[in-house]
Amino acid sequence: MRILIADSDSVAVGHLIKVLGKSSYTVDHVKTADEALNLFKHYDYDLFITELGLTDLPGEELIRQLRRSRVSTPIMVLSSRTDSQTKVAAFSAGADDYVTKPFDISEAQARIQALTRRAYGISEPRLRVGPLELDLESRMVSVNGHFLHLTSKEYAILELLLLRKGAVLTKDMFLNHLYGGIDEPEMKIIDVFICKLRRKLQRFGAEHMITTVWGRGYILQDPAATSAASHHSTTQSFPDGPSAPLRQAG
Amino acid sequence: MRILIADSDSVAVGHLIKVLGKSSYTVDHVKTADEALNLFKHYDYDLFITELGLTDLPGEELIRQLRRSRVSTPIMVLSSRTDSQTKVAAFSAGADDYVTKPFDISEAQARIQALTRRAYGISEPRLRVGPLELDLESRMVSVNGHFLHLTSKEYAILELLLLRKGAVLTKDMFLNHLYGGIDEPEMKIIDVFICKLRRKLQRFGAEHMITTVWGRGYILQDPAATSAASHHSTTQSFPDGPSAPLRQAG
DNA sequence: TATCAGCGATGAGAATACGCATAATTTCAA
DNA sequence: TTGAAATTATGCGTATTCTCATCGCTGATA
Repeated sequence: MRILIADSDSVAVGHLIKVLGKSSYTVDHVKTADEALNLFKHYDYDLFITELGLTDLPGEELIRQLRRSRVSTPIMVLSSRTDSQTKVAAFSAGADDYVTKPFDISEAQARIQALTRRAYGISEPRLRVGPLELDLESRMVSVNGHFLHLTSKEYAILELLLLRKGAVLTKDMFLNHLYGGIDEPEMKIIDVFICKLRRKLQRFGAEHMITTVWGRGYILQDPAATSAASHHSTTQSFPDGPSAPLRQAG
Repeated sequence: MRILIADSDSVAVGHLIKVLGKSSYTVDHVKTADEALNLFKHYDYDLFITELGLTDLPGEELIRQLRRSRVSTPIMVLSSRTDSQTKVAAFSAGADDYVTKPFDISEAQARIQALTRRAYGISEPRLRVGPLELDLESRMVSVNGHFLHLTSKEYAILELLLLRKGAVLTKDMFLNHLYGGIDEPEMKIIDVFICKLRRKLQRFGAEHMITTVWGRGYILQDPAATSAASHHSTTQSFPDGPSAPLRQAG
């Protein structure tokens, strides 16, 4: 599995390259669009990751050129811009995914896996936590083998939870993930969707997976995995000292 | 990892740039808001550090403009102003952190790391001292394998203690860490939280970890380790030499 | 040892965040 | 245009956390 990265900042992508290397990807790294185009003339890649702000050519122009010369390699854009205008431009130029900087390594990894999965098949394209399974590509979600029907917002929330499982996600993060910073509704909506998600998960026996971290946000965990570590009546994830357990809807 | 600094006083930031450069950050430095905006049009940065008193545009206006154009890069403000009004204005414009000049280099470094940490990925986000373990991302804390349920303020205090383990932390530092100089309550609150923390730690056998340094503040230590090595006390915080007593609540 | 400032502990009221039902609005297909 | 589904907004009861006042105690200093 071969990846080409075009990014002028070698330090930032250094870690990404390191991580990908460990996942048995072969990574080439260039700093200019020119070099990237050149390499594409001679080699095939399974994925192309690029920033938009390359010095010699606007990122979307590079993408357009690649697509014009019939390069079908999936393209992932790395950028600090979150405006939908830029995103749309990137997508319409031919990008397949768009990740905002600074990015979370494991989230990027998951997305990369989703984009490269086709080429060699066998790798795991799915995100799993306990009985929960989510397919990034087909956007299907199942719990204990039962497929759930989720609305787009519900899916988007669950996707972020899975992409960054084990991390506390603030409502801000959800808003940003769901709306990309444009026409954002009230924050209160997030807990409405969380509530609906919880109920749907519960229907098929996946309880206590989304935990509230009071004053911060929400976190996704496999209750079976975490309760093993702690014994007595402690709650799934934040067993309490004195008394009160973490509140879990249900 | 790429940082853009906008500051008209090149001497002041010169040192910072030097230090950051050694930490393998790539640093660009401009002196006007105009230049900064221009660079943001063409490049992606992982962090933007700016003073408020730029000549051509009020700092917060610059921040607002960046945010309006959907730049999601974390923004750290450097300013000599300490009034909460200015701070609030900066934050509401879209800043992520606020450091007052003159600043402590290592503190600035820590904050910068915190702001850019996410992109560095999986590099050991856990802090440990003796039986205590803290995960910065999931905000989970465990003692001897038992997970604790901490409130957000309790967690914030423990986090600072662990981030700077072995150093005496004054109540001022805690206040600053918890409230960032905005709407700070009475200082007395800190020892209320310390008290609650100690009790929760004690419940699972972690006693004597938070030690009172009378008249100065608190320090986190592994009691098992310190009994042998209680004389590395040359740190900035023990001007009294060997006689300085440490008291432990119980 | 007397004195005083700093610290530990507690509990109650205030402030805040959350869960969820429900209502209003938007979207979209027929 | 109409109706159903999805999305967004609102409101309220409740859970949780924060803050403060207070009191008794501890350690520093002379």
